[in-house]
Amino acid sequence: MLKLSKLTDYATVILSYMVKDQTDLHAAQEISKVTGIAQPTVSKILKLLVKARVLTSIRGAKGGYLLARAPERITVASVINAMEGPIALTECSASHKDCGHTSGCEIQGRWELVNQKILNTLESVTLADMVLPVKQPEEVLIPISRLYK
Amino acid sequence: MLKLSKLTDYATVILSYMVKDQTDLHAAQEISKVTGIAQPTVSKILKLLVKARVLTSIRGAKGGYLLARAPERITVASVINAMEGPIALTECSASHKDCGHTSGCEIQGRWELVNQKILNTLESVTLADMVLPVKQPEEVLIPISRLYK
DNA sequence: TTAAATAGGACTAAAATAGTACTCATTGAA
DNA sequence: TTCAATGAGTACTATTTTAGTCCTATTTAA
Repeated sequence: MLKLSKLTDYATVILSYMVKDQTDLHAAQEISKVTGIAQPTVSKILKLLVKARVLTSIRGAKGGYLLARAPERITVASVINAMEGPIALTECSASHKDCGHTSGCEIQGRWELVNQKILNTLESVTLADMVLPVKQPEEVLIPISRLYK
Repeated sequence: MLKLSKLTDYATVILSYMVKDQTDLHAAQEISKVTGIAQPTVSKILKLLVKARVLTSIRGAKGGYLLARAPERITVASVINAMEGPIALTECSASHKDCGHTSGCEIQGRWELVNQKILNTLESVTLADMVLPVKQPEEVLIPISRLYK
């Protein structure tokens, strides 16, 4: 199904909430209450996002989390990367170590092509795009020729 | 990691072999020998591909499998779809039933946008592209601006 | 010093995936 | 007409991945 993990989905929910008041510091507990995601899970996600420098954290009492930069500069790719590791469709794309497909691996280079295209797509969409309230019509148009493929 | 399942990867290995002699009928056992993938697994994959009309099967002695159409007309999207079901990044994209993110679901519509873009990408690449022996240089170029995002 | 936070890691449970096995249906050829 | 080769369909088991929780340490404001 080529799907994102639940945690990545949660991450966007959390981030979109944080976009709304970017200047405020948000504690994990507060975010948990607002989003309805269990607090330990929220913490786990926030920690991963800090590690990937999508968020900045402030420790100690009255501490919390902040966006590390403007929403326009946080790509969907970086969020997915933070939660799930490198974006790679196949094992071979991620690393060539212990690649056992002796006879099949000729084709593997080709996944790189698809992988790169998807990566470009994910890097072209930012958090700011994700929270826009209205869809831009042109974005969802599909070339009619696709329907006959 | 946004990855494809192993079976999908195997499927492309199998299909790329079949592209090489498209007119020949290939038995599951033969394919297993050539690719090194265990025979029951090969059968499982072939059955799924037939069900999705990517392959055509001929039953009985001297039976086997054939590509259902020219490699140019078999998209990567259709292969992924055959192996993993509908391409949808989030549960919500796949179906809106039992969507529990009451407060978070405003953002969910936005995944549709990303999802559609990825779908377009996967539909623009065919099996024929996957087996091309040489990389087209322009395909792997990245706009330099990406590096500073 | 204490309370409220984050950091980091370990652990458990649940879900998805991979892989196997078994039985039935079809077909070509002896 | 029977047998052997082959695909169809389904159910099951094992493995791996993911989700979710918990515990302990560290930091900092009051």
